[in-house]
Amino acid sequence: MRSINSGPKPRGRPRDGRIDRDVVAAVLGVLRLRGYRAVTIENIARRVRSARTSLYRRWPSKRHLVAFAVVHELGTQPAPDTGSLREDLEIAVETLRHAFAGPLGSAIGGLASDMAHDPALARLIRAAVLTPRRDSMRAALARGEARGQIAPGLDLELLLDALTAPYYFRALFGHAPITAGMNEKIVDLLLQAAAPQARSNT
Amino acid sequence: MRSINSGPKPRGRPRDGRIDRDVVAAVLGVLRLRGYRAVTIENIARRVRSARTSLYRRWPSKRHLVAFAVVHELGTQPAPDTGSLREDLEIAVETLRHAFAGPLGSAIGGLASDMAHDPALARLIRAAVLTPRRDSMRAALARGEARGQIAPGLDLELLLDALTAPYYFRALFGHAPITAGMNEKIVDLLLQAAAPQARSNT
DNA sequence: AGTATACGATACAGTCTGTATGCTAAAGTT
DNA sequence: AACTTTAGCATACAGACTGTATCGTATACT
Repeated sequence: MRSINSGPKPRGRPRDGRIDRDVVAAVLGVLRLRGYRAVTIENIARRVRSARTSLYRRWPSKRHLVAFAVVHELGTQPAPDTGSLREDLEIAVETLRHAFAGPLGSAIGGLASDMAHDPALARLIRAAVLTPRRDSMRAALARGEARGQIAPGLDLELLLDALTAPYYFRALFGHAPITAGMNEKIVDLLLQAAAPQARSNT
Repeated sequence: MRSINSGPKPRGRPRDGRIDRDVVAAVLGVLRLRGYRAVTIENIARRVRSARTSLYRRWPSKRHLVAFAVVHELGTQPAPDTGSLREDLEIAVETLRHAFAGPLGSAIGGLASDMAHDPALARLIRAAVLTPRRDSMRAALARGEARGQIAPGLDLELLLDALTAPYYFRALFGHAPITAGMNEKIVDLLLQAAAPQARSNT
């Protein structure tokens, strides 16, 4: 969202970049300290000392504002190509672990809730962060498959879910901590699951 | 929450059971049709034709109300002991799949968001639904371990997360459908992951 | 100078929250 | 039958937030 706008030359008074920067920082700060519910247009406008109308000019509602901030924070962070599938995946999930250690942990619930009401927002968020991340991980899996580390014909979408969903799940429900050691364990678990061995234990 | 209250004899005018029943039905209906945001004390009270104060007498806030309805809908549904680990797990995840096909799919995001603000509510929900479900699945895994189907020393919490989190994840973000066929695949994937074979493919 | 857009301030109607108050209804207790 | 206790209903209220609108001012480009 909010592309670099390399389009036609802008007219009129330009936007105040300070507001955009301050708003993102304020949203992340409020998310971390006071949670999703405390993020309101009103509240954020007060914090950055601008008028509410200036925020409404940029984002049509609170959920778009939060989405914008979260996209900036979480980023796309593709899995790299290190030559080792295990390393590629560990690096990819590490970005998840790191993100949920920050202000995002308390944001995804609210964001997911808003996505349920607003299909356009849901598409936007998926396209901005979920899809690129998954694409890069899927590519890593494909490289691994070519090297014989992954059983052919496996449902890679499900594999991706099993690999990443636990981070979201723990961030959402807090039933177990998100630790650094989790990265190695979850990757190990699913590499074992995906290995092209004797697949049978009924 | 709201135990059967086998305590001391109640005094005064008894609660109107119709309200409790109607409220739960109304909450689930609104969740399904209009999503989490549309669930408000005001709105629900209008629907069941009772006064807002009658609802506040029962639940201190909207989030407790939703939690109550969701707990009733999702239930505890333990994994049974069929003698087959695979079957036990498939039955357990089937209850998840089924639940997220209903009105709960759009509720968990909002609920998780509220849990982030209200630690007491979070504990309550975990204790009422998450923990019993996990306990029963953990027991099933322990039985499987005793039968030699699970590698000893495996992190069972993580295994449980990898097994169940994909349902929540898909319900929340909608990037992939929650299908009936998913049950067999995910159980298969994680039984393979947990199998006590040669655990090494660096 | 003229045009176009942004910013800040203010206002407004609408919705929801939580709390409070009074009145009536329905049960058990004495 | 009177009393006590709690539930339900209606109403009110202050506070917060939402979205929209309007107006004057500021800042860019042409």
